[in-house]
Amino acid sequence: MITLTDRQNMILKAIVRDYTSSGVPVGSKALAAQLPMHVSSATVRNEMAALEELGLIAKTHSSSGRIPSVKGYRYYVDHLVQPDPIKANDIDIIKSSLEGQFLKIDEIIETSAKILSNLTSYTAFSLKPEHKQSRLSGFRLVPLGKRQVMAVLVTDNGDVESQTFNITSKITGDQLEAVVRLINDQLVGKPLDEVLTALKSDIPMQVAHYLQQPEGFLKIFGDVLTKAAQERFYVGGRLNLLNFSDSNDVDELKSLYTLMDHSDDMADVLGQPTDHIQVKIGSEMTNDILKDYSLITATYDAGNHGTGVIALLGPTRMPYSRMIGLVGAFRQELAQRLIDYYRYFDQ
Amino acid sequence: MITLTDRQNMILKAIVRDYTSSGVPVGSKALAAQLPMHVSSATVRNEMAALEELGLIAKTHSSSGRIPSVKGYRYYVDHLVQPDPIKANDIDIIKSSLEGQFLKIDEIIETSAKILSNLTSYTAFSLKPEHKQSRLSGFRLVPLGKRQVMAVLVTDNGDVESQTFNITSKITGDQLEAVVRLINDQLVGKPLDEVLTALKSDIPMQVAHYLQQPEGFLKIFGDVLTKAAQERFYVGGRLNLLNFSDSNDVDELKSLYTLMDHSDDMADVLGQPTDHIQVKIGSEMTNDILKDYSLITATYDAGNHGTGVIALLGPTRMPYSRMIGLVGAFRQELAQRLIDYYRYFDQ
DNA sequence: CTTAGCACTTGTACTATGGGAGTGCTAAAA
DNA sequence: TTTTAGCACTCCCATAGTACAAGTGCTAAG
Repeated sequence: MITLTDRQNMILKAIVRDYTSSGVPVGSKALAAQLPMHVSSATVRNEMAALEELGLIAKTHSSSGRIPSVKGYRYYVDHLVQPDPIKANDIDIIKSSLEGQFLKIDEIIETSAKILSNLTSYTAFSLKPEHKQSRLSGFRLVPLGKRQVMAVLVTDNGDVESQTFNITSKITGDQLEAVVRLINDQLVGKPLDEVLTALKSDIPMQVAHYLQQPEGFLKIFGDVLTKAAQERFYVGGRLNLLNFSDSNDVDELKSLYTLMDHSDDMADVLGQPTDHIQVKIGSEMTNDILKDYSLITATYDAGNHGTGVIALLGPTRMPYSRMIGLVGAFRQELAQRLIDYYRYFDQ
Repeated sequence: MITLTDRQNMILKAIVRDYTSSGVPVGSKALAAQLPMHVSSATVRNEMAALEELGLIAKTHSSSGRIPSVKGYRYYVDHLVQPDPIKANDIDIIKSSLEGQFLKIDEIIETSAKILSNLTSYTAFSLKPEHKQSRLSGFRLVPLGKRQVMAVLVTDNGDVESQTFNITSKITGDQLEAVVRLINDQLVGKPLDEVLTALKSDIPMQVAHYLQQPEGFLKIFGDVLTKAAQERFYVGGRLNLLNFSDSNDVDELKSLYTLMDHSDDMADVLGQPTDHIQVKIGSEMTNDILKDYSLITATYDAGNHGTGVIALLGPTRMPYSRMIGLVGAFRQELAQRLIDYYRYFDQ
């Protein structure tokens, strides 16, 4: 456990603030000038040497100013940062963007990611509120004319997944109905992952009683099921990555985008945030690709409809006070909005 | 109409080939060495001066080698290029990627864009075969438990669009059924754009007979309808743009990506290709953003199921002979695959 | 413990400098 | 008339050198 003197705290804080806003290593002279008490640059230099010794700041070359290290950011975020109060203007934007009469909760969550990315010029993620584990609450096949059928799967928290497919003429409506009844009798009420394992073991045999070639149907059912089982998240401002990845390394950018498209990996990155607001800095994240980025995650509470997550991905060198303030305000607005939403639709 | 001597043709061809493969302006000496007949560099210089006079090639600075101009590429593509015969390896990749047992035609079209982008390291587009104008062939509302309803719209060429929404408790099943019947009675068989205009004029009044607050329903119906009316195209290898846009201009990249996400603008760019294979070079395209890019579009024939489009977007400086060869081979493979597909499902 | 002073280090911006690649032009050769 | 050798000239580019600004660590005095 690191403990610093008051003056050291002030210096570290000033370094982080300066560097995150200017991007240039900060030197002792500039630092001395902006500190509230009167100290000489030499004194500041001594303190800086101490902070460097502790691993909180670092030099880019032997005679450069200092930049915060990951450890330094960590200490700053844990002990020093005061979230900026949100600008009245920003709160207006949030409120007005959320207030439209959305018909689906997914739309609210999706626009959330967009607003957040617009306000910050970073990349934002949003996950809708979710009970731990959703269960299958219904499956049906809707015939759509000659040979087309739509498979629709509903879960107990209202998620709907669907997919259309063509059937060969050999299959009759009766057969399909029998299969649907089978699925519903056996699997409704079960958690989705159990359904998935059932689909790999005994279900195929049973389906084979009714269909000669069950593979096609089983593939569709499996597809829809995995789609529903996946945690769906929305991404806003993907293109903003181009702004703040100062490296011109194309490959790095590519792997970042690929990462964002893999919901499994991304769920991994977001983790399961327990706190209200959580900050992960650079190498603290498991994924190596993100070593120059920081992630602010926050949960938001949707009453008895569970807890969702919003997240913000930006450069390690980000103005944490502003961003934390913004995310904090946003999660409250969103929670409020969802309560309204559910009040309306729960009747 | 420009006419060149044989030797000038050879020189222009060599310049394009050299420059597209190396990216470096080509000089008279290197050129003289590789021409089949014996000429001195001085002669080549004279010829180059003539080609420059005609606007077919240009210098990057007063004493540099030459690069082809847009006009030069145009001439090359129109008169000189010989499509490369496709590599046996590539044709294997195409065949095997297309041969899986797809259940929906969209999957074939989507993978097409992927294969094409993989083979070329460029960005590829694919549009599915389409009759000029699709018509509404059915609309229905499928109840999914308590308050959720799924709106499903089917067109006469088999496209399906759906969307779920929540209804307030005030609406009864009977009311919904009446609305569905209304829609089907009045609008089935009409082209989608007529349906859209109807939706803006007399339909709302009629729907109001059955629902107190028709706005929600009308929005959903409109959404699903516009989704169906839009030409859907697939994009493969979006990230490849990062490779070959040598400019580090982030804004340019952003507008490119934004362009690709707007299906209207993109349909504009793709145009309505009439030829089998068509090449648009740099500033020949209407859209200014694409001035450093070239687009190869090709139609593919799906028998009596209409004609689709595939396209390839790469840098102006691309190896046209290889790309044209590849696109040509691909469109044939795809057409063949679709004939198989339809034979199977049309029964 | 703080500070002034100073020698030292490093990045950056600017300025030669020379070589290489390529051109256009001229005059002679084919 | 066409081709070619020769040559002066232009421009890019990589390299080295220089000066300067910003900043550091250390020492010795306050």
